[in-house]
Amino acid sequence: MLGKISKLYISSGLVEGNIKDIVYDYFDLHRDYKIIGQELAKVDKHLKKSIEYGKGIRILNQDLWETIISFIISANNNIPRIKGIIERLSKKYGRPLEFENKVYYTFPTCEELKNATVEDFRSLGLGFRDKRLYETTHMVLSNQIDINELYNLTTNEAREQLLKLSGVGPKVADCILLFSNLKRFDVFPIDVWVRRVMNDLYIHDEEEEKVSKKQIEKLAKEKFGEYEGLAQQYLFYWRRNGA
DNA sequence: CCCCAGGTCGTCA
DNA sequence: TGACGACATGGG
Repeated sequence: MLGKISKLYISSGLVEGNIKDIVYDYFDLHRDYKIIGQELAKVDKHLKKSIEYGKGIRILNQDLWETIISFIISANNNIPRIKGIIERLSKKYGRPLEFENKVYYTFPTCEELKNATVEDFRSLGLGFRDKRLYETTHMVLSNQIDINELYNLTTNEAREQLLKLSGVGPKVADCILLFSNLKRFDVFPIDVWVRRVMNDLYIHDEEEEKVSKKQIEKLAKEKFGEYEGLAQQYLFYWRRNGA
């Protein structure tokens, strides 16, 4: 509930740059979620309720490469296992950092993954995602796709590029666009929870699984407009963790 | 032993 | 385009 906090104390190890700037950027503290929330709340009572429930939510400015890999790993997977895989990946290929007598590991860069084989990834428990991770790593290393160029593209152009990466389909691409520091709010990632809440609230189809993605996307764009991505987060969080 | 998990990929109408 | 099974792994 960051929204309630008026003072935030941060204890940090060695960082490059101004720690306050870094924290402000990472937690997206420059953006006024209150104002945006007030606008979104006007859409209808459902969204209003979900916004109240999710008070304090921030969409983090996460590193683009880390977000790409993390969401490739997320495919058909569960959160505890995703966490475990990322931890093992970082411990094996990342850089150790000591802070208050504890050792942490940075998320590996694509250069740090250069010599890892498909089998190496398999042994970390990636399952069938091993090949996807390997291929995407080398597509980026070989500059087949310049992920730093994505910042200069429109949302649809950036999505088109992301879809070329192995293991990146429509859902993962939209998650990358929204949850990385690409920070595009004009996307609406659809998973089972989002499909569920959208059907419950607006579509009321007997067979929820049959509701097309296209229909949900169109509806979201019409209702929530340029901040549909934020609306998605409130609705997702509310349906997943709330009533 | 079965089912599922923050989907994607390849294949076949 | 759209539908459908396969794909590793671990927990319930």
